[in-house]
Amino acid sequence: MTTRPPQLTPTELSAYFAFTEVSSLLRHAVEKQLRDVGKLSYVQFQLLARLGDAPDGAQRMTDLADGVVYSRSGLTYQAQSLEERGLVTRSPSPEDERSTLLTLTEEGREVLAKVFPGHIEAVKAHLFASLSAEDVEMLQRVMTQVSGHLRANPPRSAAPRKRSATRSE
Amino acid sequence: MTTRPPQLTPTELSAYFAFTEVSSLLRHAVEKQLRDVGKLSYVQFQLLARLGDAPDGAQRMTDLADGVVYSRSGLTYQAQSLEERGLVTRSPSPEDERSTLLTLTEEGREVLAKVFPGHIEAVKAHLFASLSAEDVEMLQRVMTQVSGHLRANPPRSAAPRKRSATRSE
DNA sequence: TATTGTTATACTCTATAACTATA
DNA sequence: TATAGTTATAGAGTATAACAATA
Repeated sequence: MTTRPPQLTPTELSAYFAFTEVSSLLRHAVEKQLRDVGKLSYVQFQLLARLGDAPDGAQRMTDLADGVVYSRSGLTYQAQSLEERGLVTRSPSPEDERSTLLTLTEEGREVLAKVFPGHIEAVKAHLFASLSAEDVEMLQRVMTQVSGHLRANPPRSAAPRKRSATRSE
Repeated sequence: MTTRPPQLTPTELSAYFAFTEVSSLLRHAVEKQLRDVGKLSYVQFQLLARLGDAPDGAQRMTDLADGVVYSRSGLTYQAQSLEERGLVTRSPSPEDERSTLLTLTEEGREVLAKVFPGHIEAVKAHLFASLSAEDVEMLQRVMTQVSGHLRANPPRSAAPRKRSATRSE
């Protein structure tokens, strides 16, 4: 047997292209809004937003890294940057001296609050503006389905591992 | 009247979160696959793919920049990089001496071909694996609707310009 | 004068590896 | 020994502004 090339149906292809285009435009718009209004990168916004949702406005570095898919060092970098701006504080966890607790400051909350309205408007304008309530519901259902599936079955890699012909290094 | 905060319905919020999560995971997976298999960044892949679709495997810098949302200099940077790797050539346009024509080389086509199967598998695994044919159709319809709307009504910015109260600088 | 593209430059972000400290 | 986080460092990518060449 030869290498069978995987295929997408025309509908899948069309869905993929449109999906990619929308997500790219949405992302761009959101990033611009965050930078213009709050001088925040998207990642920084995500970090602040997570802290804002957390019980005491605090989370451990590791837990944040898990959520935002970052390397430890990358998170340290952002945490430093946010701390210098006074949006978060870093303190050792009382429970585990190894851990660092990132805590949202009052100023951090203000920036978050300042940025939120425009964020939502960007989402509306780029995602929901042209959709009916039924469309939104379907989108919600389908995307929730996909995200649930991804959480349950995280694809290990793009290509299912072959005979070990492709060693990663 | 006070500043009315824009809102998302619970369904919209859920749809937005799931959409963001999926697009982020998909993007990550695709980027990893492109880098592992073809040593290409996502942007570079987009550029090659566009050239691959173009009539003679060639496009003007400006047209590429328009499509990939880049600054001119950023495109120059990528074009140089791709040229050094022998995946594209740069030549002045015969029609307009100001323009530079980017042309896909044979090697560029090979890289594109080498990368494609895994790319498609990543899309299947991260977007379509858990969806029924009907789901895919709905997704296609909804996303096409959104992208069409965005093309027709490109939102100027996140927030619709107010009375000019918020000057950008 | 307007357009096309390049260069110089500076900055942000990300990742790897080596390291320290605590469990 | 394993885990949490930091540091040093290097590299990719992006944007702005000044510039040169052509239309």
